[in-house]
Parts: sequence; C-alpha cells; structure tokens
Amino acid sequence: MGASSDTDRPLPRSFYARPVLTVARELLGKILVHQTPSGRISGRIVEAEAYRGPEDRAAHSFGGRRTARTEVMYGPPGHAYVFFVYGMHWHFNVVTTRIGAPHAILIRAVEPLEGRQLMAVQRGLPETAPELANGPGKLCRAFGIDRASAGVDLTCSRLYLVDGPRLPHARSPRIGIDYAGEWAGVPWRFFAVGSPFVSKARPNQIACKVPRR
DNA sequence: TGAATGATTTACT
DNA sequence: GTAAATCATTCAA
Repeated sequence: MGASSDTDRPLPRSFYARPVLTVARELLGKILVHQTPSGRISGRIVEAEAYRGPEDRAAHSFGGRRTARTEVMYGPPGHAYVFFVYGMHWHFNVVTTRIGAPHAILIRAVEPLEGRQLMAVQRGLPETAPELANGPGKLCRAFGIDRASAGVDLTCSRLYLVDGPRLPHARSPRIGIDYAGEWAGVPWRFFAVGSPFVSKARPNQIACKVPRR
C-alpha cells in the first residue's frame, strides 16, 4: 500500500544519459511522481514514444531546429521538455542521451497509482476510470503538468521518475505524426502489453512486434 | 504584424 | 465516421 519509502528516489541522471530508444524501452514500468501543493500524484508508465532529432522528421528538433521551446532538448539529459499543442493540451517529455543531442521521449500514458482522487477532480471523471491518464494530454491534465514544469531537472524537482520493474512490451509506429514521411513508419512507440491504461490512439496501430525480454 | 499549424481530446452524426 | 475547441509557437514578410 505505502508507495513512499527509501526506494522513492528520483532516477539518477545516468538513467537518462543513454540512447533514446534504450531509455524509452526501459521507461515502461517506471513510476512518474508529481508532488503538487494539493498532494502527491503518481502513475506507472505504460506508453512512451522516442523522438530523435535532428534526423527524425517527426521530432521538434528535426534539422537541428533550436528555439526557445526546443532549447531544453539540447541540454543535459534528465530534464523535462514540456510543450503546448492544439490550443489546449500540454505534453510531457524526458530529455535523454547527452548534451547537444536533441533526443526526447514523450510519455503518452500511465496507470494511476497515488492521488487518483486528485486526478479524477482534474479530469472530471470517476477515480476508477481507466481514462484518467491514457493519453499524453490527459496525463498532463491529471498530473497538473504545465508551463511550470517546463525545463525542470527531473533528478531534483517535485516532478521525477522512480524505479520500477520492467513491463512486457510491444512496439508500433508513433501516433499523430503522419506529416513525417518515412519516419512515420518507424516503430518507436513502446507500450505495455495487455494494459488497459494504454491510450486508444488508433485502432490500426496495434502491436507490430512481439515482446522481447 | 499576421497567418498557419499542430507529438490531442471530446462530442456529435 | 467528422469536426470543433483554442492558442503558443513558428515562419514568412
């Protein structure tokens, strides 16, 4: 029942300072924690997507694009890349790899653990609903992640990840990036097999590979 | 200065 | 199945 203990330590920077696909795969099962003024919120990561600029056409850092928004991706691994889309949704990413490599991982869905009541209020849903955080925008809404979390260091902030057991996973192409040409087909979306907390996304974009390891 | 555009969600036909 | 909501960011001029 208790989820806090001395195992509740932020993952070290060394976790993030590895190839983005490696980190993306290992993110499944890790716990996202946000200590908000209203209370502690946490959830098990069940879906994530890797974005690997400058070569990845789907990445905001494609072509080495470097603006105020994308700047954090060029900095040290273990920081939060948080951005706003569609006029109403925030998205939360973790920066990986190394300084100068604009690689990040979009966290797309979590299984709610602590603070479900808070999430339910933020989302206007019952606290048992599997839709509390089964999408990148829904997750940020449920966790209260917004501009205030942009750029924070995940190794020493109120927003961080803690260790957890790996989950059996599969891969698929990434969601919502049809504009990215051949990069739209790359299987860089990782999700927990059989979890009811994975986003519904697109019915046609299900597993394209078998769980491995 | 202005127009276009989303790494989405939700509601509705 | 389609469309509206809604605005920070980006780029063209």
